[in-house]
Amino acid sequence: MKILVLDGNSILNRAFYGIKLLTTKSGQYTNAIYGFMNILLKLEDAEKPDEVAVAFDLPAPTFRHKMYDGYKAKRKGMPEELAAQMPVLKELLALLGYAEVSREGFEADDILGTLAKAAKQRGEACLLATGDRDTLQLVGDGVTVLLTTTQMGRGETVRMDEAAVWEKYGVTPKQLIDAKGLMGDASDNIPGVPGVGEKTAFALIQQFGSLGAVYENLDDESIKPGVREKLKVGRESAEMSYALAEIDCAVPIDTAAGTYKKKPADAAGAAALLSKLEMYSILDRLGLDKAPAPAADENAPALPEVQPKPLQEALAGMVFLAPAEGGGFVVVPAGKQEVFYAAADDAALLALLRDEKAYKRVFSSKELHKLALAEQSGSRPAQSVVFDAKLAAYLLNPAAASYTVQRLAAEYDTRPAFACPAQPDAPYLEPLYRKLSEECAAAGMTKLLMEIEQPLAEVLASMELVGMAIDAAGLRAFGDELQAELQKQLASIYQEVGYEFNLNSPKQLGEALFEKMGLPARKKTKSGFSTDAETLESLREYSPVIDTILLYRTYQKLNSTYVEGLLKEIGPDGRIHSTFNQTEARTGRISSNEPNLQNIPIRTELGSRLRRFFVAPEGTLLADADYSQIELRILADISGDEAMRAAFQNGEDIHRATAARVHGLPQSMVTPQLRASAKAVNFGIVYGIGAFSLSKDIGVSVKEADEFIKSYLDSFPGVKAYMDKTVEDGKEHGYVQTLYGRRRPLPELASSNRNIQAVGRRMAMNTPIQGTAADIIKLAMIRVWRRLRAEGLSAMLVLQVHDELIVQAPKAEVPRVAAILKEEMEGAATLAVPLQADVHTGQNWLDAKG
DNA sequence: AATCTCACG
DNA sequence: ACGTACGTGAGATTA
Repeated sequence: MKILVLDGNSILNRAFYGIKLLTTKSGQYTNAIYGFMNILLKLEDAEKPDEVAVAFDLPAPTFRHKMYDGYKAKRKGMPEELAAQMPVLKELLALLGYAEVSREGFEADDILGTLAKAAKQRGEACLLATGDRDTLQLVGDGVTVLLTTTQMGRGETVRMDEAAVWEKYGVTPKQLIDAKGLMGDASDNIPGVPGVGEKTAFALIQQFGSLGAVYENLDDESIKPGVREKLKVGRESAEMSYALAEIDCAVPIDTAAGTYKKKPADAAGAAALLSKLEMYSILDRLGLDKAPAPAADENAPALPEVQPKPLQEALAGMVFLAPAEGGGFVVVPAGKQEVFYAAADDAALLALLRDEKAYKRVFSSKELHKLALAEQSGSRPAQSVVFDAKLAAYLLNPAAASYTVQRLAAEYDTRPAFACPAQPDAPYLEPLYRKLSEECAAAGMTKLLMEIEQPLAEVLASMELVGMAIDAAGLRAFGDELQAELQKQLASIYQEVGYEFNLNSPKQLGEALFEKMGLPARKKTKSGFSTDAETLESLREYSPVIDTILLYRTYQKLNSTYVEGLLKEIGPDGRIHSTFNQTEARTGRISSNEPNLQNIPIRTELGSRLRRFFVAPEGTLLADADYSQIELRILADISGDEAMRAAFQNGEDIHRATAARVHGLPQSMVTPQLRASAKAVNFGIVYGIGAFSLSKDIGVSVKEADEFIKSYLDSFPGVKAYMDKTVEDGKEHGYVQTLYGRRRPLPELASSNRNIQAVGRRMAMNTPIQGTAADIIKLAMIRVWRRLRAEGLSAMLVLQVHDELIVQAPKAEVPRVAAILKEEMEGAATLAVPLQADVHTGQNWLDAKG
């Protein structure tokens, strides 16, 4: 038999401080609960105990604090964000069948001591999990302490048995109490002997064996006179401290064998609570993920069970669709207790998609658009997709890690009218979609959904299908060049360093540079020396090898990520078909993956050569259009800053105009350096600026950077007012929004942690700008895509890179396509300042950048 | 699975 | 006293 006892308070505390603050949509803090559960599950998994008890402090009631909750909230050092998680954790533990143990007037570690003693007496093993080193005194005779630490969300457990304590402290576990009697413990208000610290205390206990023995041998000549005097004076305090430090192992609790066996969990209740807490990974681990949302009351009649049928006949009217279990799709007619199933290549499904009399509410329309568009039928099935629940869920909470019918059904407390064991999502579709639709309307985001996100899904589907043509042979040759160069660099680096190692390992590189070569280490990471480019730059003066290493890094990145990575993704049609994610970025941007085509190098000459291999096939050209300064133009609009507006309205160079205004110079007097730092400040402003980072960016002191920011904000008072207002709004509503009503919740603004709050403020300043830019380019994509179709052109939109659109067009269409791009992008929104898009064309992506 | 590094807007 | 700009995705190493 083996019992595991957790110090609930200690572990919850560690988890709270070790993991960044997390909240659910509704504002419930969850980081400590999350960390606690991770530790608990990990321990159970690793140790397989027969019994588990979770101990909590329970202070004796006093007249002053009649209610425990009142006391708890005020308890020193326990912030509100943590206190609020305690009762929820206890509820969760109870639902999962864990025994909670507490006793008025005793702390959790006393309970640990009591249960450890009982286990010892029975000759059974006992594991004590805590973050508190005081508990180490209990170690021995089958009692092991598992010290938990949570750093950066990552839990580690150190196993402390008698040998480990001996190795670490040089004393036995019991002697830790004696040592503490001497040295005290500030955090526990244990005084100890004034003037005796850790070093002296351990030395004395090691020499004499116990506190009593130290006092019996006070006259021993090995004790220095100064110490002897302090010991004499502090004798009473030492004895009292010993008593305080000793854990009480006689708490009146049930210690009989088998008392803390796990009870059966209330699976439905636990699943519901975990869903509410949005802890899907825990749900997963406990295997509760698939549990259907519970039928709320037991006495409700059992739901009728429905079997899925193959989709055959046409289904006019309102239908609900979603991806099916095991591929394909399920189709549920509105208001009916019927479920149909269709494989993705099923003709009946395509007929349904094409049928404009069937109004489709779907979950993730992009996949359906791809099916329909791939058919080349020329019809526009998209027009009858009236609602996409996944996109709605994303708009309502863009921070979710993923969107599935099951999770959303639990989160939005959806009640099905029937059950369908073979297709468990099916019964939830109709009620869930209705609920999401209502929530969207309530949040004022229906128009955003209907007029931007949903139409965009079809555009993205089309872009994924079309893909981008690649010159595979050219790319391969480029890779060969890189590899040859890499070989040379590697040889030269090994030569210089004096031995061979894995240069791709930051750890081994750090050892080589900072230990073997003895270069000064500047920055550290969690696990060792930092070797990032910035650090290496600063070391260039010490050795020529640094430059070679920097070059090696550049080449290695180009070769592995881009040459090899892209070659792997070329399809049989010679094109790369990236996936565009519409529900990933919290600001409303789209992202691209497998491969990511939104981060192809451009900033260096060598890197930009990669873009030459993104080509237009024979007879076609690429037209590349990018917005000029769209984020600053949006800032000029939403801040209403007169000076910034005027600069754009007059078609001025915004960075030059900024420098002139901030320094009180005519624009003709602005030097390239002044313009460059103004540009950096403009970027910083968009991101929510800090003096430290700006100073690094433009190479001035923090003080100068700070002054620069101040004079910037003086020069553009409208911008200053906007920054203040958006943060205020964010605090008041709990979210910020874009020009088109897209929302981003910002729980960070309510944090009691200054750093987290500062991050929240920057997000509040940046998100409306970045998000509005995302809205506008999405609109532009829809307009361009529709115009190309409407005008019967065969030109195809192939890529979006945040402020840039790329179209592949037959040569004959190029002039018209260029005009359409410019017109539709500039006309996508009407702001207080004009939008400007510049179009270039070329045989490949690099040339088309102009 | 987490960490480090680095590519883009 | 401390940490340090917003938003992404991917490859290699290490635990």
